[in-house]
Amino acid sequence: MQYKWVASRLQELEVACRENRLPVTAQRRMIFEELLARDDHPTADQIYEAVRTRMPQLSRTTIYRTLDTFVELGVIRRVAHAGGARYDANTARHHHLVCSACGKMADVLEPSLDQLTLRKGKRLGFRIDDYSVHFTGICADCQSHS
Amino acid sequence: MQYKWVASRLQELEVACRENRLPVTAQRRMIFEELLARDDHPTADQIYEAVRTRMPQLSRTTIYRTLDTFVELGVIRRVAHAGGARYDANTARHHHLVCSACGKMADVLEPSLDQLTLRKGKRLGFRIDDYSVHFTGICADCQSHS
DNA sequence: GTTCGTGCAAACAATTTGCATAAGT
DNA sequence: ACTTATGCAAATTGTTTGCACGAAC
Repeated sequence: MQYKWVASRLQELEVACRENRLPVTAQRRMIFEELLARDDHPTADQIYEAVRTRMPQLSRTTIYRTLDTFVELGVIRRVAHAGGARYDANTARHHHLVCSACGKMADVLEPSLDQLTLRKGKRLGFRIDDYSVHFTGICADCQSHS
Repeated sequence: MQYKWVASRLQELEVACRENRLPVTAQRRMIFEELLARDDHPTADQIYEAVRTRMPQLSRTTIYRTLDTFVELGVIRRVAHAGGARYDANTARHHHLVCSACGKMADVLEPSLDQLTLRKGKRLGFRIDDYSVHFTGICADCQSHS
């Protein structure tokens, strides 16, 4: 089940690459798999450290370029975070909890938040593509360690 | 009216400084005024460029340290943005429109979004302090320049 | 007078770029 | 074969730190 989901997401990547005439390289596959395997919204560097163990010659440069490419292709998202860019393989609408002490970020699935709308008069001419609710607070770990 | 508001916010800064035994310096006042005067959620560097015209000897270091201090004091907020930290003098609950092309950020005042709640079961042990809705899309300028 | 802030220069970290080589189609 | 990606090193940008001097309380 998780297995099938990973396979289908990988296929999604291959299709997106082929449609844009981009080669499906080992690095791309590996970076994408790493992102699929985790839900902690890693930084570019965290992905680098993780993937490097399996592919030691891999360079940081490739991580940065590949993540940009994936965002362009729409197969992952770059998510705004006070401490720098984070990446998320979950492209469906969802929301986030962010710990203001340690920066930890967790997903929130809350369907009641998935249909919010902004009145036209408030849009300032923006063409809105998506939205997400950022809850900020202190995570369980940081509450106990204080 | 705007004038009164600026005055009262400046007073808020002075009170916060005194309560924490921090001197109210000319730089602090000037950086705070600059932030009060704009609603475009500038980066540290944008504030530096703006304030520097009136106070040429001011250093970047001071900007960074002062902004950190203000966030600590709770008189401004650091807001998450894909392209790095942004600062906002508006500490009341409000929401944002973000242009994914140019990074522009604008405030959204939409009272209907100010009372959202997250069910306890979804909170993962976080103590939630606040939240804000991030709408992402393409701003009017970027739509026309394409 | 004492404490804390500020400016400078240097350190550091994160991200980007140019170019030769390697891999995917 | 052709095109695009990759790795390396260097450049660039954003941010932090140590220290001597100056300003606010």
